[in-house]
Amino acid sequence: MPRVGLNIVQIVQTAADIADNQGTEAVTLSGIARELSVRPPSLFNHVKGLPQIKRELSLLGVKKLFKRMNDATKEKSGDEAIFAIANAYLQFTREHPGLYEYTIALPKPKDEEIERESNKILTLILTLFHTYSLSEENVIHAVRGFRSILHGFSSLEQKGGFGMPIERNDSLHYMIRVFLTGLNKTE
Amino acid sequence: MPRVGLNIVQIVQTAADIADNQGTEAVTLSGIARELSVRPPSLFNHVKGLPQIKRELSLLGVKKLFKRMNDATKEKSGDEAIFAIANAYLQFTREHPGLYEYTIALPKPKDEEIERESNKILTLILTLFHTYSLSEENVIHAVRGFRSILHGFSSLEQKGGFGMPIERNDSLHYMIRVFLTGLNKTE
DNA sequence: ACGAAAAACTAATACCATTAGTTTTAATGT
DNA sequence: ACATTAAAACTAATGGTATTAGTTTTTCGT
Repeated sequence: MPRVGLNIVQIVQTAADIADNQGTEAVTLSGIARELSVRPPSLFNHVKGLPQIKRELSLLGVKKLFKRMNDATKEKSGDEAIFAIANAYLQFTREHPGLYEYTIALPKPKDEEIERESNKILTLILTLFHTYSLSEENVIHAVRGFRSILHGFSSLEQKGGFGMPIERNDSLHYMIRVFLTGLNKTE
Repeated sequence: MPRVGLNIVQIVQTAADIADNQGTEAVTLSGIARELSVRPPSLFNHVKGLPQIKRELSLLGVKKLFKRMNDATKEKSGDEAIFAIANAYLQFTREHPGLYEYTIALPKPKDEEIERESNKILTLILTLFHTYSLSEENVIHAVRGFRSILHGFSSLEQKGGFGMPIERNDSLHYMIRVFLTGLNKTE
């Protein structure tokens, strides 16, 4: 019935924008409040505190990332699906570098809801690698390898770790091609 | 001539211990001062401030990591050297999770000295991959791939990203074996 | 034993997150 | 239209952080 003001969605969206544009270090209650033309304590009417905002950022990030990856694999399979999902992953990490960090740095007592969303990503990748003829155990190893490549590449790219004047997208595609080739020829 | 007290080495070592044992978030001047039984402003007699301490942590981390990697490859070549360097890398990230984070998150105007040390790691890996018969450009791609695997695996492992009950070391060795096999069979 | 250089200190400023308590606002029912 | 009232937003205060300025203390070397 009463007065309507801010809501948690606006707050989290503002926090996400700050994370993407100024880095996760800049995600502060006072920064968010400034952006929303409000005093910091006002935010407590809608969220418990900064830890909850970070938890929401992790959830939002994992959800968005899953959607991108899932959409990318629609109507595709095999190598084509793998490359498509990798491209979607990189597109996400480049558009949302801040949010992406929160999808990796998850809240420390495990959060049930985030864990579920996170598992959807894992299951999606798992499905893709089941079409390769690998043992049960090697499928897990392969998925971990693929995730390591995606995250390692994204993370190093974000931190400016690739200095040589060679197209980074070519590197990504090369390493995935090498990995897939190796999968077929190994064991 | 005058009074001798703390020095920058003790301060940085204390900061490194805190980073490894309590996480990089816990690296604060007040925490370091507490550990050294001193008041926070006293630290300013030896360091410019927290940013310099973080810069020193990055430098220390990159130097230690290079030493581990370099030692591991002594008298080795080919696949053997690759596996040895990967094991050394993982040993470092597991022993020094905090310091390792600082080797990835480097200070933001590039630091000349850190850049030099960092390049020593790059050159070391580059040398290893030169023994495989790859084009100039593909060597770069391969090095980026190897670094992505190492960093991605380490980072995901640290964040608790590998939940399945499968030995993680086996996964690391499998993905490297797959990658090396692919290198030989690709192009 | 003493002087000087530098260590360590106290005090103060300026952020930050958070809590408690007060005031303001506006959606709703009459 | 307007009074009710729930909740939004506010101010004030507390305690944590980094940092600067200025003072006191210590101890190395003569």
